Amino acid sequence: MSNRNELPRQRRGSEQITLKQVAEAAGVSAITVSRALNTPERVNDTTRERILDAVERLGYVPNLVAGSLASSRSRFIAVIVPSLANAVFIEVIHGLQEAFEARGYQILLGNTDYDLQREYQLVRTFLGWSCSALVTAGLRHNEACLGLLRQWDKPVMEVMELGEGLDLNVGLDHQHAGRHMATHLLERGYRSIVYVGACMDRDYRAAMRFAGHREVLEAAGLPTPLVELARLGSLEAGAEGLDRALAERPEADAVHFANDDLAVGALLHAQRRGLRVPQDIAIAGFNGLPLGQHVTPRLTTILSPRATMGRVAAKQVLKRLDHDSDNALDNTLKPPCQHDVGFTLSVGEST
Amino acid sequence: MSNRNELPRQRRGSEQITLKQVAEAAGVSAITVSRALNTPERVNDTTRERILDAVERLGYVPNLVAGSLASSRSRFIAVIVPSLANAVFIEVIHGLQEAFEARGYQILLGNTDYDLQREYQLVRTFLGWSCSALVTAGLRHNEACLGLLRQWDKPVMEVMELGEGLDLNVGLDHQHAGRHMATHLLERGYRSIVYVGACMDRDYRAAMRFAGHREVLEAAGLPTPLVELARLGSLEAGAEGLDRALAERPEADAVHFANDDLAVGALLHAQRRGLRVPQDIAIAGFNGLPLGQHVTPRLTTILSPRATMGRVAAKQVLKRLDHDSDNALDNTLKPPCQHDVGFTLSVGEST
DNA sequence: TAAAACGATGTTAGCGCTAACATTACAGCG
DNA sequence: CGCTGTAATGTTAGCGCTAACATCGTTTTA
Repeated sequence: MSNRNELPRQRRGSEQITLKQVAEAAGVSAITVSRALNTPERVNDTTRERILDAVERLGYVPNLVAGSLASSRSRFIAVIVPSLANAVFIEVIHGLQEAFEARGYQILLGNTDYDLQREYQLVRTFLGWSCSALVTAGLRHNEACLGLLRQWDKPVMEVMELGEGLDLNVGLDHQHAGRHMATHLLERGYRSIVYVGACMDRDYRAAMRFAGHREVLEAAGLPTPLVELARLGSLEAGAEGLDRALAERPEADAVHFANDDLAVGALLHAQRRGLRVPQDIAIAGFNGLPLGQHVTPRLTTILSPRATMGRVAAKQVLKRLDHDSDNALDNTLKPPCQHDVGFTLSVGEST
Repeated sequence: MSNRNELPRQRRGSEQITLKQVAEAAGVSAITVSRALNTPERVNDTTRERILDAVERLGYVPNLVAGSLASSRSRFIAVIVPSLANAVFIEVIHGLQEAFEARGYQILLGNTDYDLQREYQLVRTFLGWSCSALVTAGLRHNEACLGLLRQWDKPVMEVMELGEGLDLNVGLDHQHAGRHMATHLLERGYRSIVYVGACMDRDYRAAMRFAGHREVLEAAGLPTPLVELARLGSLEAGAEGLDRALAERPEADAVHFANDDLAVGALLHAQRRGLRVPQDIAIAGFNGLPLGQHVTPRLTTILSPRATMGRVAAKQVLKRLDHDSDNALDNTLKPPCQHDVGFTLSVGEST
């Protein structure tokens, strides 16, 4: 026998102050309170004051989960990066965070550890949170992930590298950067140049830079020796990279590192080994971390505008979001848009 | 006249696959699908397979917002830090993120920019998301924020520093660290020691280290000159700090910097200025950033176990969460618990 | 062997909020 | 003076999920 017509079932009492209680306290209906908080301009000034007063008095904290369910949108921006150990991504996150938080969006941060399957999992979770947009590092995703993102109707931003993306794209051309640095090294007169990368199967942007580097050297009829390290960029790894490069190519006169962490590690290590930079060996990096600009000799590197990349990406996403909410039902084309933030060669004394 | 008995109102069709559709496809009720996904062990193996199959086929992505509303808990962990520009917080976040993501929790990241009012806002927002726990840097909060956190019934973890906290606390004793380094400098024979900090009104942990430093020098009957920089830690600021310290105290034989960024910036700058470290001027830092261990001379600093701090904090929080879900209604004491992660003096050649 | 326990699944009623539509009051206007 | 417009507020019905309780067949226990 069921217990119908008895007292209602009890749910775990969440004893939280709700909109309804605020509404009662202010002598209005719930929806008016909702409006007073979300679209204040649509509520009479004196009513709004009364409501805000009640909010304050009762210590009301809006339940954003309920709000999101009802409106089927949260103010979340999903941000997916391949690593938190790398300063580059941190700076991009920083740029994003600044711009999004200023507009009242929350960052939902995910770290794939350079694993595309993990990226897929994160995307699934984030879509489940009705994010307003998703920002992810890179243009490579697995099929499952692409499937999810393609059928999703909110902005998707791919940052870091430039190319054919799903939707929005802000980044730089890594192959070009590789070519640029290789050209610089040739111009400086170096002829035996080793490239040192780390985990380039996963850090494929480093591999793209190597491709550019190789292009230039091959065009000049030079060999393109490559040293690949088993651990990701760090000062320690850079020291190891230098040792291995010189062991495998004793005649090397320059080493082109995949990033500044490696390059600075190598530079400091060279000094400990008593090698003169650049007379005995020239060293070049990529990224333009502040660190590289403070060692002696100053590191020759390529400056990537990381925080700018984050800010620009955020701006583009916000523009799209604003536009979308203006003409809500417009299903017109949203042309994939690409933005090249470029890079700058910074010549130090290390080459 | 109302339009009762007409067709139901239309809501913006979210056209998303829902639990219900999966349930129909699998020939079970919605709750069984819910259980198959959330507590698989409570569903018969063959039923579960049928359900997972339907999930796959339909490309169902669970609506986590709805789930959270119904269960009044999300799998969010709110993490609040005062800065993203500082590697220290990044490493703590990294430690937290590793441990929490492994257990299926999502990090919700907030940055206060050292502003307690901003912290209050973030806490409000995060509580609105029914976070499972909140991790914040430091023990200082404003009254409004304390009020919210005190009446909140989920774990609150305060990291970075040690002391009387709200609930859980993992960190180290900064004043002690300051004393420790000052003692080291005295033992080394330095007698004119300048402390250089940055924005110490906001970075009050640096101020606590200074307090410890001062304690020791005063006990030794020495003056305690202080240089305070207007911008937060960076290599550039460190260079400026050294210049100012030497300008104001030409007789200085050692400079104790509030952190490694400053100290390394100063060290590299000293070399550019032709000063010998430590003969002309000794330099000490705090934090043990990898960078400091790779310059020549190696920086004397205090190693703080940052990633460990994150991991330990996460572990404690997870323990509490597991415990709470076991005996749900137990309102027994949850004693504020304190965990000292300690620190290590790392003596380089810079002192 | 009846009673209690258990395992698997279903039914019902919300969680707290907001979209969509309804109502009211009053202004502007020919 | 009726018409249309608009500003302010209210009513209703979910959003998609899960907690609490119910049901039922199968075991286990006293």
